Parts: sequence; structure tokens; C-alpha cells
Amino acid sequence: MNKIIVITGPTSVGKTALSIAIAKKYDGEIINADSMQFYKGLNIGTAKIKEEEKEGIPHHLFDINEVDDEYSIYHYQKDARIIIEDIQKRHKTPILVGGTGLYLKAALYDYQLSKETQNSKFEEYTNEELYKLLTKIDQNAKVDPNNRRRLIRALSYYQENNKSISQNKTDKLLYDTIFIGLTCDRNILYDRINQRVDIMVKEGLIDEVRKFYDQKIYTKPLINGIGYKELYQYFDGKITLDEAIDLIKKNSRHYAKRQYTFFNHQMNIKWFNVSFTNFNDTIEEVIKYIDSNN
RNA sequence: GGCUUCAUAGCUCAGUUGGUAGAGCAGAGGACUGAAAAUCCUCGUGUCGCUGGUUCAAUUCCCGCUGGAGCCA
Repeated sequence: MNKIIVITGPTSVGKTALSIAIAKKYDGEIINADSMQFYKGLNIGTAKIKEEEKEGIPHHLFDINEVDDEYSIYHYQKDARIIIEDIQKRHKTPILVGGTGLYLKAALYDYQLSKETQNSKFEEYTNEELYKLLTKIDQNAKVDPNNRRRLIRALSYYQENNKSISQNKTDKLLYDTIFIGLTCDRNILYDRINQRVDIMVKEGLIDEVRKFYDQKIYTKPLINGIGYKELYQYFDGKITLDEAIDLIKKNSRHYAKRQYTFFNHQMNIKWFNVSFTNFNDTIEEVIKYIDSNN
């Protein structure tokens, strides 16, 4: 097949299980599209696929970074495209699997990213001052005045490229791609998320996080990753273990909601309602859809 | 059994010196081009436990009832 298949959806719907079935069916190779699964050692908390579950299917862009490596959509875009094109050259099917919408877009859409320089000259400004600076150079800027991170990014972009970030946006899809989304009833999804967190704890999540905490590692994946940042608070003695676990569940639920918002508005996804009692039905449905679009 | 106290949004509670109410959490919706599992924005009508009384007007005051908590026997 010469198309790219994307398998996405909120956390806990069963993307990994589907990806193996689809890879087998279409002689595919899987490319990670999950911003946390790039990192070595973040396994339980990111629900990373285990070696024995891969069933011989090649998996790319998993465990490519140490937790203190710098990695962003810039690197991902390059890495993913090289692998996509390599897989296609070998007449196999690239299958992007993951729930990080921005990374999927960066890889597959016409996002123009160039090597950037670090700059921290905006740190001393207040949000209000940053907002004024930005609206002065770009009247079309659609950044919320309170969103400091975005304000600084937009200003840095202007400084480096001498044009506004909003002018650079295109929505062109570069590859022939089939977008498959897995979904289910919101309440069922939330139950699954809650259950999965309990399972992660049983499987040793606390030890997994503890190792990084003991090494005093405070890099992005550990201070941002759900399951990691909450347990760090617990190790710091700020909250109890039960509170940390409840927080992990809550943050995962909120995350799932944000994922839906992104997928529904940023990409054209064909959604499939997952049958958890008979997952083969779901697989069949997806295959039927892919065949009819090929 | 007697006395005291509580009963308000899914949860925890605030409040109305009598003019039918509002926070946090939970939940919902949205934005998104270099931290994206991140960051940011928006959304609060509920028989104010039930019944009766006083009043122009009661969730607010009073009687009783129901349920919870506490104290004394």
C-alpha cells in the first residue's frame, strides 16, 4: 500500500492493539507519534508497547532519547519523514500510531520549521508587556494574553524569521494519508483510564518514577508527563500516594478531552467506536474502511 | 429519653440582618506550528431536607416531622 495510515485517539482506547493488527494486514511498520514514548525508561507510565507485544512488527522512534535529551516537533518532523520515506521505498506501509496531535501534524502537514536559536530575552517582561509587543508587530496574532509560553514563542519567531508566526501557517497535507481514530463513550473511556492507572501502579509505576526522582532528574518528560509529575509531588511529600494516584487519573481524563478537541478540529479523522468485548469487530471495520479507500 | 447542632449544585461548603443564591472540586465546550501527557480561554437554576405558620414576600424567622453528628442521662 502506498498510503500512510495514522492510528490515533485519546489515551487508553486501544491504539496499540489495533496498530499490530493493521500492520500485519498491510505489511506495515509502526512509527511512534506519542510525545512521551520517545524516551528510554518511561515505559509503564506511558503505556509503551512491550517487546513481546510487537509480534515481530518493526517499531520506529520508540526509546530514541534519554530523558534529558532535547527533542521537539522540529526533530520529530525530520525523523518521522526520513522513516516514512524509507518504509515506502521498501514498499511497506508506514503506520503512525499515537495520541500527540501536534506531532502528527508536524510530520504529515506542511509545517515549516527551521533550526532555531535559544533566546531568553523575553523572560523579564510581564505577560501584558509581551502581549503589547506582539500585537504591535502582528495585528493578526491570536495568542491569548495570559498564554505566556505562546507569547514568547510568537515573539521569538518574529525576531528570528522577521515575519509573524501566523503568516507561516498552512494546512496542507503532504502525504496521501488515511486517518483512523478510535473512540468510545466518554464514561467508558474514563473508567478505562481510571482502571489503567491502577494497573500501572500494580505493575511498578512507582519504582519506575522513583529511579528518576532519586537521580534528581527534572527534565521536561518528567515534570510534564502524566504519572511522573504527580508521583514527584508525592516523593516531595507534598501529597499522599492516594492523592497522587487520583491526580494521575484526573489529569489523564482532562488530557483525553483535550486530545478530542485537537483531533476534531485540526484533522479530518474517520472515527471508529471501539468494541471492547469483541475487538476483532473493530479491527474488521477499520480494515473494511481502509480497503474501500485504497 | 432530654438538650445542642447540621440539612443549599454530582461532591465539599459559603451566603442571603426576610426580596428564590455562589465559590472550590468534579464535569462540559474551545484555542493550538519548536515544553503539546505542555500551555491557555469560556461555562454555575439548584424542589436552598419535608410539612405547616407568621409575612406583601420565607431558603432565611417560628412549630412540627425526617435523617446525620455531638453532649447529657
